Amino acid sequence: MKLKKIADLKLIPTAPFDFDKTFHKPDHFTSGDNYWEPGVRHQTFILNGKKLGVVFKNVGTLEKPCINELIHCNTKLSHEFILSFNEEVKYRYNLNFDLEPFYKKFGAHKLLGPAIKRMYGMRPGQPSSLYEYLIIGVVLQNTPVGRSIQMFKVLLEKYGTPLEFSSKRLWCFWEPGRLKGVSVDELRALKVGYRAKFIKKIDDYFSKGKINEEDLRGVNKETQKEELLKLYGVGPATVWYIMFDVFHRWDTFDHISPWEQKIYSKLFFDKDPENPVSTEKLLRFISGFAPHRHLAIHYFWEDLWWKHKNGKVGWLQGLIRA
DNA sequence: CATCAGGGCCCTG
DNA sequence: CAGGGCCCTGAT
Repeated sequence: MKLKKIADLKLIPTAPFDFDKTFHKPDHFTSGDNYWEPGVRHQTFILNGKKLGVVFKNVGTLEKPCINELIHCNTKLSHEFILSFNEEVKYRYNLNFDLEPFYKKFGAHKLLGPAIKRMYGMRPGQPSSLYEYLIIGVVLQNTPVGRSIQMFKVLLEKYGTPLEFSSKRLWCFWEPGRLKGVSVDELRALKVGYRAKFIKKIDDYFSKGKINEEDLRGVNKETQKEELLKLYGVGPATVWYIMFDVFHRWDTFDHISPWEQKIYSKLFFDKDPENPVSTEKLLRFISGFAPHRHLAIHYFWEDLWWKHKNGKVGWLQGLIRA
């Protein structure tokens, strides 16, 4: 599907703002739906049935941030639609985030301070809706990353739509309900294994209106967790990702998965990943970052992955199994 | 060749 | 609450 440029806009994030560290997270595995190079992010979106190809360009500085946003579509878009899309972009990438209280409290912290310095101006951010994130969460489960990438790619290319815009060809996610006529066996044939049932049920749950992202954003964190755990195939690890990335619970941190346990052990206690510190002890340590627990971990984590991307973290390689 | 664990979760006892 | 089973793959 070929798209044409519909809108050329400016977005002004709060300062300080680091474009690349916000729009590119080296540990996020999704591919095929986005393209990043320094200063530019291409990203597909689907919102209210409109398939969009969006280019974000950095045209500002750390202290005077400005983003040029080019929206491409194959139909006209109303003014109201563009406004609501922009609200969604601001939400998903936290463009109005106030980093000041966090920096003030932890800028001089022995371990976190240096990470904050290196990642100065980064905020949490990711492009997916709750439905999309759940599908991503499911393909992440119990498998090496390489296979997650493979499963995601196959799903996207089977049920998504390729969009051509700004001389790129990127896949756009499908909408909830798309899998209504698709059988579990058909999904299994895509080699997603036992996750086929999870994916099918999640799609079904959404298309029946049993869960609504907008409503869930407005309720307390206990209810959010409860509602997520009702979904077949969603457990504590998947909920942990979603509470932060989708519901922006910056302080919620009550679960550590085994592979993360190894990494935190090395990072915080310089312990051999094969002989890791107990999760209880790690959680106690992390609670020292209240009221910004997960945000603090995000800073450590992304700092580590950016270093790794630049080839400076040997011990991490063995733990990733890409 | 066989075996095993990997960025979990469900179900059973 | 502990532990087995689950899809598939690549490493050993």
